[in-house]
Amino acid sequence: MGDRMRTPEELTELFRSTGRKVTAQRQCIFRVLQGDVTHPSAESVHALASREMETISLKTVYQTLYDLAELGEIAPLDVGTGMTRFDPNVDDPHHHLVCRQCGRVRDLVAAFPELQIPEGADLGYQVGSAEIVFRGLCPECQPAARGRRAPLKQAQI
Amino acid sequence: MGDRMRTPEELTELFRSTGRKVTAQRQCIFRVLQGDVTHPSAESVHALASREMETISLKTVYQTLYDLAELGEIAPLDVGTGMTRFDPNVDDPHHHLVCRQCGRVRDLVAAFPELQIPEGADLGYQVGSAEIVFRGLCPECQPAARGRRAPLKQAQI
DNA sequence: GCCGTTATCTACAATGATTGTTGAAGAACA
DNA sequence: TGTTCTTCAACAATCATTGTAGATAACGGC
Repeated sequence: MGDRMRTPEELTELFRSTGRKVTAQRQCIFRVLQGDVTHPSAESVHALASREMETISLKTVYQTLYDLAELGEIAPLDVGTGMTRFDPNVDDPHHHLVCRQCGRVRDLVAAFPELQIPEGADLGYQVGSAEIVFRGLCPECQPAARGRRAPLKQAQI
Repeated sequence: MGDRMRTPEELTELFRSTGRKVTAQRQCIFRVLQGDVTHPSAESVHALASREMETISLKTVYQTLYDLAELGEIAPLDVGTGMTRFDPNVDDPHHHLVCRQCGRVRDLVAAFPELQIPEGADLGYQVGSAEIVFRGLCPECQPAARGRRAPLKQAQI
């Protein structure tokens, strides 16, 4: 299903119908986000948007990203890379793969219903959700050994 | 086992044996960390240390925390609360419980060996580890209803 | 105990990501 | 087209964190 974001046209409609104004800057940002699967930071959205609109300000990008987040179209995400990433996939329940080397973030679309907290280990917390960050090396950052598919040692999780 | 940190005496010994000097500031920080299970930030370690040593600087706290991290005595941790937390438990494999409301962080000591990534979902990443952040309400932040133990709806993970 | 070497200290300035402010410019709608 | 209300760009400000520098203190040898 919601593999990718809504189209710029749908977002335009959504913005208007929620009393937000649709500007050239915003449409440019919609276009940039469209089809992006890299979980970009505000900074990198700004870099891409700047290629089309020289003068677009970083503040505008932040503003629009948080508008989209408010509307539930993207989700801010902190995976410990020093800046907030924005995840355009809000429909599928999923977790994240983060490259230790280059910081690349990808979705890992899978549910883990078997993830039960052992009796008494929850310390009284009323747990509502869990986010799993899998860390490793993305295909681009892996050493030359091409044949290998599995890690040398089973990860201890 | 390693439920809590080494004692200030042990850390003093460790610092000396690795060529680091042991100052009153550092011993003060060792004492503050001792027995702390709240995963404090540098800021809060500094606040506590300041009660004993008026003039201790935040820089010194950061410095010492990262020295301890280098020695493997504590682990820096980013759970999305805006600042780095420090986890004194580096021996038990464990994950984290984070309170949505107050940000309190506690250890959830459990391994999840059954957490297998479905075939093909890893997008070619060579996964080495996984960190799970369970989010919910800590006992102090839970609404009055005392009897209730489980969330109303099973969390979708 | 005293000295010299060398690490560490505090104070302060700088960074990087993000947010606040303000007057000017633009979108929506009559 | 004019009016109104939002959003814009260009700042300045914030927050956590890191860099710099000269003063100070710890440690090992005398």
